[in-house]
Amino acid sequence: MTAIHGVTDDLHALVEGRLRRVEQRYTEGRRAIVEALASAGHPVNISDIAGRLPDRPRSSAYRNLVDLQSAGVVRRVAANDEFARFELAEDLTEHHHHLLCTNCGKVSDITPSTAFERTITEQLDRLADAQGFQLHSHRVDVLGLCEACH
Amino acid sequence: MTAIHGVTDDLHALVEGRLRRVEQRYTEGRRAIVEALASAGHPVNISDIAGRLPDRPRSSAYRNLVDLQSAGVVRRVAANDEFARFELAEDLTEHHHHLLCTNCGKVSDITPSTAFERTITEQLDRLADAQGFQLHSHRVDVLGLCEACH
DNA sequence: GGCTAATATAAGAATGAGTCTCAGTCCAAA
DNA sequence: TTTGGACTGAGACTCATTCTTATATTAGCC
Repeated sequence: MTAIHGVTDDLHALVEGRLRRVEQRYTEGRRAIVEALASAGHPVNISDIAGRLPDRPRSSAYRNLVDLQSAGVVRRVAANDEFARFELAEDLTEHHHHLLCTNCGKVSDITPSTAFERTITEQLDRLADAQGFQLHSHRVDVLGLCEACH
Repeated sequence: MTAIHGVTDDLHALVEGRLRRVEQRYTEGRRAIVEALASAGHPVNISDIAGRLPDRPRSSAYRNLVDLQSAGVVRRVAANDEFARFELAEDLTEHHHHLLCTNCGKVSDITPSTAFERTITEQLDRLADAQGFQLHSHRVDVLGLCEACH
């Protein structure tokens, strides 16, 4: 995996493949959104995206985001406010969790150690099992104040 | 703490005290919402609340929820969909996390062991610190399918 | 009891994020 | 070069949530 943050040809090739798998094209608009998400390096809301792509209508951005989600390229992130955020799918970047600033709403990434992940996964497996819940994934959010807000 | 799930006089007394602290009254409408949240036993969205309180307008429910939040009685929970959920504040119930069904949207509670919480807190403290982030709290969500959906 | 000021309410209008529609454009394959 | 499906911009639309306003309730005081 060479594409972590920043836009590489590898990333675009991967995205194109995933879109093709569901018979979708990798158009300019979709490419622009993938680049916006990759260069942001953290989950962004629709205003951020619109700001980065001022010449593209929001309705197209929303539509593209939905398409990219169905293709497994983009993930919708629920923050602590009412606004949806979007980021590249974890298997295009890496497994991570989020810091949510309760003051300005900023969302940034944290990457936990594998030991931490192992502990968490085992424990959650057990808890979910006890309630007949079929676990697919988990998310961990840290709430507090980002560097700029304290 | 005697009020875990289910509506007790203790709970109402606590809520009344918190409202009084911010110069708000514990009216019938607010009491009805507290009872709805307590008897649900898991985070509910506004439709659930409206269903449980069919004679009260939604605008009042929303207003009451805001007031109860400022009084520290209610917490807003972000699920994985677009709809806000509400539950009683953790210090009126107990520290817990959530199972989110990605099919029907149902949110239920899980209570982790104290050992699990200690591990998580330590690890997150370290990660947040490394980014100059001031940690206040954390949340852990398990995504998957609830018993009814698989 | 009745008075008053502050607080709360119902009803519905307004707001705004997100979705849908539609008419037209682009693209790939034959 | 035609045809069908995918895609787009523009704007109307939906619906959760918030705001407004006029009325009702309450606590405290006489």
